[in-house]
Amino acid sequence: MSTSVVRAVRILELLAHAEKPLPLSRVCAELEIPKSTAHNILASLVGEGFVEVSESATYSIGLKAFEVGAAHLRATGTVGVVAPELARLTRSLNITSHWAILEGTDAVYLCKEDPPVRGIQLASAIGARLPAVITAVGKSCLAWLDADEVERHVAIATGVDRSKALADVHRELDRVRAAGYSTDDGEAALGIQCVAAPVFDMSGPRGAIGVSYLRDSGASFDTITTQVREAAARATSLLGGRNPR
Amino acid sequence: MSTSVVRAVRILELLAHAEKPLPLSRVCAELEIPKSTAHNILASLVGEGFVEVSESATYSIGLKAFEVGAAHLRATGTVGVVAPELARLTRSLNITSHWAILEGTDAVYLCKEDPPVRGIQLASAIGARLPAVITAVGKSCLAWLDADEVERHVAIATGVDRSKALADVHRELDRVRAAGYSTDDGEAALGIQCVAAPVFDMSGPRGAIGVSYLRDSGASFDTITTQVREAAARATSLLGGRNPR
DNA sequence: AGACGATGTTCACATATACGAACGACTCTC
DNA sequence: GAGAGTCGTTCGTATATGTGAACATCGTCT
Repeated sequence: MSTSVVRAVRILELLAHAEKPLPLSRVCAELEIPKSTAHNILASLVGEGFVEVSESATYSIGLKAFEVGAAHLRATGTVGVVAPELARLTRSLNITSHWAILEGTDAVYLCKEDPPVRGIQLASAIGARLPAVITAVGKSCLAWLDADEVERHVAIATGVDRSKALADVHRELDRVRAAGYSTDDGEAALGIQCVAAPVFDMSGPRGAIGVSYLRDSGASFDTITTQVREAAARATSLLGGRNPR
Repeated sequence: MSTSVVRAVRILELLAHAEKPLPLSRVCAELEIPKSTAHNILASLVGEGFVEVSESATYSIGLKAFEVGAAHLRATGTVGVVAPELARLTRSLNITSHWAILEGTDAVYLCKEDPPVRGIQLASAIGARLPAVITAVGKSCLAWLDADEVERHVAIATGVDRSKALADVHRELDRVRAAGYSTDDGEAALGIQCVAAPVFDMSGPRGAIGVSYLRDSGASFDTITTQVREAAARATSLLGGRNPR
């Protein structure tokens, strides 16, 4: 398999997850690529606009990469029906709402709607990737998977202490299925609570809609869960899906 | 320069701009790449999650590409101050607002806020790329460039009939500078009007904030231009920038 | 049904690419 | 101010990769 292509996308991932622009040496060190090779690949990526290079020779993700990535959302028409529901939720509750899907053992955030208050940026950023088992949206996704699949997810995610964790997770996922919503009480980010409910289309689960808010955020828990469940149900219905329970 | 890397990203761009998933043959035809080579590269991209392949062997942009692309927005901290302004605009006027920057001869849409009405999806999608001279956001960007740079943009964008078009464009950009906002009356998409105003940070222009709406959309033109200009001015001020005029 | 056409996949060879080393630029330290 | 260390860049060659042709597979048409 073409190593240079793999390396190129690995470089893109590295630059994406980095907080700030990275120098060539860092890229080489992290990915164990010889200097000259990394230099060549980066030159190509810069030439195509997928990577931007500052005057001090540090590299960051370029505009073309953004354009290409955005196409993924457009491709799955789902966002067109989910986004308006997020808009309603955020306007009604005045808290951040988002839509995430399950990928591997992680929840990936695809869409976000923030209330128009400047200041606190909540953890869930678009394109962010968090372990599914510690997020409300992740739990809502996991709850509708087969038991053995859940086991696989948890095994990979938690590492050693799996037997106890697995029982806990199963018990929580049972609750999620029964209640129709999942919660995250500060597991992903301290002091931030989340509530999420699953979305389905005709071919099965399509991620989950959720909200994030600070503990003392006004709206009652009942109001929040009700509205989140309603939003997810509306999206599901518009997508031609059906909640199996 | 490493051709395989360049080809890989060209493939990503092709898949991104395609309406639906593309078969291998189409990719080869469009980019003039031999079958086996394209196959190899695509296999690598699929393996890394940057491309998804359906059971019918058609390729589309993958989730990893989305994650990477999203990082571009996070990197430029600008979005954190622009997004709340979009949220306010859309809530106040109940129309779509967006933020775009100039790239080459095009305006690229980075951020969008839709009112919570399902149905009409306006033309400006996130990651979309439109010729700068036919969009309101593009004009607001062009208006603050040097005259010769504008000339270059227009020359490339319009092709042959440049002398007359150039005079028109310069006259319009003069109006934009004087008024502090730009408009698009159905040039980019039929029946859709746009109003935009430029945003600046300490190092210069940082794109433009704009709104899109159908002609019969309620709010008065004055209200719209005023609020768009105020939003852009607030963003500029928060970014530590200054409108040169 | 059979054959044709189009498409995706595999394989061995020519070639473009990855690599190590040497070079040059820059910064920090003493 | 000199030296050493770090970093980015260049260059020539061994090697991994791109390539075309052959093979396999599916769908379509007569």
